[in-house]
Amino acid sequence: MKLEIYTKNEHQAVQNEIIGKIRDLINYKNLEPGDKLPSERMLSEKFGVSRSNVREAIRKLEFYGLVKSMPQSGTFIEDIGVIAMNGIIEDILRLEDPDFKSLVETRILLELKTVRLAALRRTDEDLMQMKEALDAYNTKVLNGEDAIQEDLLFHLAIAKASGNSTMNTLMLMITPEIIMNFEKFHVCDKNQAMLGIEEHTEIFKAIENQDPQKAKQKMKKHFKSLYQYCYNT
Amino acid sequence: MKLEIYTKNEHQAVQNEIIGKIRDLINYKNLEPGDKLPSERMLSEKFGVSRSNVREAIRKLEFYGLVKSMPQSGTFIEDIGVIAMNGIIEDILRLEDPDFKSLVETRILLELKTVRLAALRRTDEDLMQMKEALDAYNTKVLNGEDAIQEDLLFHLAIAKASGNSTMNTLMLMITPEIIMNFEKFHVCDKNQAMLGIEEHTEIFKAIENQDPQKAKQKMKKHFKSLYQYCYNT
DNA sequence: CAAACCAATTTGGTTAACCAATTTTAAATC
DNA sequence: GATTTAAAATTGGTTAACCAAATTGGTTTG
Repeated sequence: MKLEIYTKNEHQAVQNEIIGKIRDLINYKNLEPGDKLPSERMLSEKFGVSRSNVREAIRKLEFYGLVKSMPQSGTFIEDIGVIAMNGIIEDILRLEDPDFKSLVETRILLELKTVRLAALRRTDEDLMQMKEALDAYNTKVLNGEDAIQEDLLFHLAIAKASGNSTMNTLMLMITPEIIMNFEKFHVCDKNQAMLGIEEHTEIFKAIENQDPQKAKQKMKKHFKSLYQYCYNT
Repeated sequence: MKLEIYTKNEHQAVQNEIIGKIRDLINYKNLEPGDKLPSERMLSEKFGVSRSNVREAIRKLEFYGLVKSMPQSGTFIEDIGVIAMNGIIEDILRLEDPDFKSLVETRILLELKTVRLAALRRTDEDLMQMKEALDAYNTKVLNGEDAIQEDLLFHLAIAKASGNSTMNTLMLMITPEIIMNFEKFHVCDKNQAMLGIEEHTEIFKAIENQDPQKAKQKMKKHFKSLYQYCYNT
């Protein structure tokens, strides 16, 4: 149960195979929402795999909200219907690993929204935490140190202030990968970092002043100079 | 390691506690990117919990891209730096469960983007699969049957055609919860479903004609009538 | 005949033992 | 003394045994 940005391992293949078999079983036995899946032991025997493999597959299905395990009771099919169940499992099995381009594309989309929501909904505590992240970034940059981490933490603080827990989760999921790629390719040197101070401050002030339009505009500008510089397009 | 939309269980609390302890350990021992975490056995003993609990906690950290387990070797800290590690773990531990409103808000944001990208990037095969989903929806509606599942599968087909694997993943993650809430509150009755046929067709044609602007406009219209109707605002 | 009770079974969760690959250590060799 | 080699210890992964809660079926009881 994961974004699976990272590894394309053997383990993964086995798990997907089991998920496919569970789907087949649901169809073959005409299991409907609310019905109970066979026990983990039975499934592991039927599929000829270990019970822990079955458990992990079920965990993944649980992550996607397709089933729900109840202790000492069983695993039950969630109320989304057979059609959707099949379609979604099909999609999950065919999902390809996110590439960096799709990550950046998604990050920009999410952040242009979270910054707007943050301007509308930020509490005083949100503001304080953002200021803290901002100061940490500035200090590092002015000391001539690398500040990619502090940079992203400022952006995460904005996501938190957006008051949208789903977007916050999604941002958390893609941020480590973003950081790793940034550090790998050595994007964003000193000049860019100095510019970042200015742009971050502009964004912060727009959020502080609860001006969603300006906040979005400044974030857009931030991304534009950032990615224009990084990929010199 | 999950969106945790569903359960707020005891299990979850234990897991978060372990994650917090691992973070403390990283800080206390000054572990840096590339360093190896103590073995699962050692951690389970040190924390006084079962090894499987430790494994699941590590899995969650692995999901968020913070560590990486290597078979017969150890679990290693990913290259994102101590600062980011602490900030992100902190955020993960404080994450609140997504509410329905934040899900819908995120869905709209994602879909207004995926529909645009789909119009730009869709292959002929994408088009075929969308047509298939569209037909399935139409058939059900014209038969007077409930078609929420087919509805969402059409939208997922668009996400797939967007060519952005990250957004596709995110859409898959939130869709089951959307379906469940829709069915629970009985949103979208017959009239709405009939209107859906027309609107879906408009969206499909815009994607077919590779007109991103129109595609987005039609999707916006679709959401507007959908949510205006459902929540009679 | 229905309701209450109880023991046997089934369940997901937990623990402990085991495995094979890897890493480390030290002995052997030149 | 440096290099090679082999054996011992360590590791995440796997398997099997065990646990307590929950379900189930039959029996008893009012």
